Amino acid sequence: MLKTKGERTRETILDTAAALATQEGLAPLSIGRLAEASGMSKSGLFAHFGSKEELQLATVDHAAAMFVVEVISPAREAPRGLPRVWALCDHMIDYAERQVFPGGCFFAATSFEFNNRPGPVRDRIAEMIASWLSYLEHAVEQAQEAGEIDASLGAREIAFELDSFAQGCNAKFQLFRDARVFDEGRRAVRDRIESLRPPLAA
Amino acid sequence: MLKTKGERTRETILDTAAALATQEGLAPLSIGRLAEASGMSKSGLFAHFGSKEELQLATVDHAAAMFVVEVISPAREAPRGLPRVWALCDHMIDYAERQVFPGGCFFAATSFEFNNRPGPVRDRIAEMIASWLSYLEHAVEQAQEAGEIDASLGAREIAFELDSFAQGCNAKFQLFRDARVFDEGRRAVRDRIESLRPPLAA
DNA sequence: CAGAGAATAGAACGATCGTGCTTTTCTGTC
DNA sequence: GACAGAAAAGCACGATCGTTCTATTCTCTG
Repeated sequence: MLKTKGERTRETILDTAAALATQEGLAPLSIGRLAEASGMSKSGLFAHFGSKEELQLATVDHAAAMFVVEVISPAREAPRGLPRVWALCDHMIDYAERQVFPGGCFFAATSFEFNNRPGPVRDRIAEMIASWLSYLEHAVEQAQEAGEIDASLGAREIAFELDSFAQGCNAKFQLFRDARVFDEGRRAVRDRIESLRPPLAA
Repeated sequence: MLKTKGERTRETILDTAAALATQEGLAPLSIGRLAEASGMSKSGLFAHFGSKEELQLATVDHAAAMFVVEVISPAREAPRGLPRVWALCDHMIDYAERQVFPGGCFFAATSFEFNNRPGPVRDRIAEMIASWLSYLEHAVEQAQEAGEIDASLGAREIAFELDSFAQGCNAKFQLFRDARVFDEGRRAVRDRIESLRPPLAA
């Protein structure tokens, strides 16, 4: 549990900020709007961060921590190799489907927003996504080393494909609100993993 | 060629607007900012559209027309069936790689922005993406009917996978600026199409 | 080349933006 | 339970937002 009152309200603010950012955007999310949604005054809220950019950075960090809790950590409980690769993708899709953030994956939404806006916020978002991709790639490598996935195709390429499916169904759901896309995504991931099983050299 | 002066400047404005929208966003793109980038006065530019929403709608339509010219039309020259499926995906990736819009695919960028903002702008964007997906799906169907692609998997699912690869490399490039992702995307598309060839039942 | 109408510019509006400064209210410690 | 410091609110600022109204400049036709 959190010590001081300040830390507690800060956490509440960041919860609201991360949720609102996926719906209305992180950049256009104004201090006034966030204060209203948090039931605080503009200046009271502002004092917690000192600047809008600091608020954005804190929001990204908060969302990253949530992503770890919702996707990375649970997948770490699956055994190394193919099961963990599957678990990572499956939890990623679950996280989009359960709408942990009301506007879908936080990093999918904000990365498009900050793509072309150089600065620390963009860097922080890119860093987080890079670490997700490299973690997925690492899991694929382990599966290849265990002989569960064909090693003729690079782990990076495989991670790209699997992530594309997860991103694809998140994006498609946000646009068309048809929940079938999540199973479509899971099927695509499963089929692709299955097709990468090495020939049974008994 | 365009008749009146008004139509010509309007076109120039929309070119600038579509380009800026992929970099700075369509929603936060202000009239003043766009006027400055177009070398016009705020009110002079504004008079062409009457409201910001009309400007946004016109920008979406303009970008849609460009997408047709850059992606759909050239692919229509490929013969029906598998070659056209490939051409659609390849031109889509090309269009991202050539940076027809400086911030990558216009519809990838704006769809995330307007995902959760109900209104005519969101609807227009969703409509355009839906028509792209259905065109791609239709091309897959034709390839299936010609016996060039296995018909055991739905055309909708196949179109989803192929589009995900194209979207995936656009997004990854915008974030990391590593041009290798485009070939990665093309390889993923090609591999997937290849894997869908029906068993040679001679 | 004149005159009508389109195209653009200028100035101003109320609202909201991010941010500073000052004041009030609340929290946790002795 | 008083008191110091943290937390929150109030208020004001210059800037920019979308939009309106009016005035000026340009374009094309007769």
